[in-house]
Amino acid sequence: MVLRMSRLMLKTLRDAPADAETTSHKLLVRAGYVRRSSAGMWTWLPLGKRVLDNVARIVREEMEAIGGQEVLLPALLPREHYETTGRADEYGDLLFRLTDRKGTDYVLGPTHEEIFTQLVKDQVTSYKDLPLTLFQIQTKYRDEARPRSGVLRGREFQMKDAYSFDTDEEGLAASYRAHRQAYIRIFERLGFDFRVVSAVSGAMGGSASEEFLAPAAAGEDTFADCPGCDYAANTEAVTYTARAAADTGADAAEHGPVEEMDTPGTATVAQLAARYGVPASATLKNLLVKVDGEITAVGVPGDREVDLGKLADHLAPAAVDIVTAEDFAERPDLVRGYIGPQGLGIRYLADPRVAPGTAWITGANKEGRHAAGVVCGRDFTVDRYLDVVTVEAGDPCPRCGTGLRLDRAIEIGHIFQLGRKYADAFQLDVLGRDGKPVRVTMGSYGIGVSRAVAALAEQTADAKGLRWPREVAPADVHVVAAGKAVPTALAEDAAARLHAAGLRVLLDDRPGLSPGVKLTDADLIGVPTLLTAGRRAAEGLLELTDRATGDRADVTLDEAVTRLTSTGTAARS
RNA sequence: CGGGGUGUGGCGCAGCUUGGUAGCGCGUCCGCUUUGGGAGCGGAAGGCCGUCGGUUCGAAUCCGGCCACCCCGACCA
Repeated sequence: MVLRMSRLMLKTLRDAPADAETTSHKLLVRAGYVRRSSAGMWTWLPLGKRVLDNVARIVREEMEAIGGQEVLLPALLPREHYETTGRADEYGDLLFRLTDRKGTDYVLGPTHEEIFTQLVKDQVTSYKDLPLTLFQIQTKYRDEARPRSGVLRGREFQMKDAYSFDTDEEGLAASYRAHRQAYIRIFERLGFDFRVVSAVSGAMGGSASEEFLAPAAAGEDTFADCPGCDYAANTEAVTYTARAAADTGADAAEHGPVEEMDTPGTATVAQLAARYGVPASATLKNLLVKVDGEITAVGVPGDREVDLGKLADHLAPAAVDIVTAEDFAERPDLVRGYIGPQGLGIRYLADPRVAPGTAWITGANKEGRHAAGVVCGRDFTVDRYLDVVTVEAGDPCPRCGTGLRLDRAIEIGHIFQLGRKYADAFQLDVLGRDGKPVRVTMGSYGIGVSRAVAALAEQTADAKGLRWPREVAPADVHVVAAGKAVPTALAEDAAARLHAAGLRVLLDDRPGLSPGVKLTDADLIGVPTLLTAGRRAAEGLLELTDRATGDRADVTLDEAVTRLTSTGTAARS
């Protein structure tokens, strides 16, 4: 049917709410697509619901195209499922927890690996039933410490989550590839500018993992992009190879002896570099951490920051904590601000840049003293090299060596080869060809459906408002009655004809509003094509405007119908 | 969780310093006029000023507690 704005629950706002920061947040609220209900919880208004449904429809179509079967699981789940895999603790405060009248503990599902694993365990018993891909489009709950940017990061959100089940690695790899291709088709159809990048799997567990990122200034992720080749990765996943370190060609024999000197009041890298008149990169910074309670030093060049997330990933499942003042009090041999690796009686981890043969200015392990010419391999040894440094723009690409670029992006999809983490936790086996049980191997594949709406808004909006790609727009054409009787009659005719031709029509038939108001609202709402009946309505002419490009043309109604139905959008209802 | 900030009609804001019972713009409703880029005139509705307590003859305003929300960071997919 024709969506009549005279009947539509829609109130556009001239001013964005004061707390809105990002483009998508401001525009989606101003244009009447969403409305905040409480912190991180959003109401989808009629126009917004249409866009959300369009995104979900495209996701569903492409998932079905690779053989995915849609199901719907509860969002409210017994907590014990998440305790079996340890994720109740891993997620911690991120889980919404509640209790029923009998005292049973529940959670609102943040993601559903556990429950799908259980489902398949109940339903599938033979290798003949595999491979299998199940998916759902459902509301997820995560009690984010800080929801932000409107619908981009809510505490309740729509997500498509899919899970693949295979009997062997080749099958998992094939399922993963199929999803990867499906995701590319989905994001292309949605109209995204996106990149597929290497990622780390984090709390999900498993091995191979890639993220689908939509570059946008409002993005919360930083990813590294190589201008020299097609390498791209989440900054957490960028590796710094020893190959680059070896290029220093340093030789211990070229260095003189260690020279200590008094350097009172130089507990920071900046002070130390200034004292010696060298760049911070010539100093060696030694950070102390506790690895499962054992105090361990991590050495990195003074101009670098340790990425504790990377460190924790390398050392997992060991727990990594920052050392406290009490720890220093217990270990007088560790002199805060003056730590050096030479003669230090604790485990020493280091970034590959601290390569054998390189010389450093570092702490002398005595209050107020530093040492220069401390050579790696001669004066101290590294127990283990780990890539733990925060990536910076200009760092070498691990594939081709070109300086990396860093960009902001929104994560819109993430695919994982989980392997057997969840299958092991729930003993998910099927009978194999030989009659013996085979442990199933899984993949997990997510798309943030509601987030995709906001991310698209971020990428496509202009100063006037939203500009939806055709497939997700709330309508194919926005017909505006810009005037009194004659233009209104023509607009009504146009809406009826376009609707009969199979197009989704939004008709601005609101009485008494000036054309200026209607046209400004049309730009804000962002339907891809605008058809205005106004000045030249008496001649039977309408104005056809492309919202994205601004191109305009005066056309007759017949021409308008022809042009609009030839854009390939008429197939949908 | 650490730091900063804000709570006054649907939205944006003023009033608070110097206490006297709430105001502006947009929006909404009625009437008349107007109709190609957020129109004009006239009339009207709508707020126990986040909440609890204190000070005071009197609190939106001063004091204290609590709550909510937002921003930066930490965390997270």
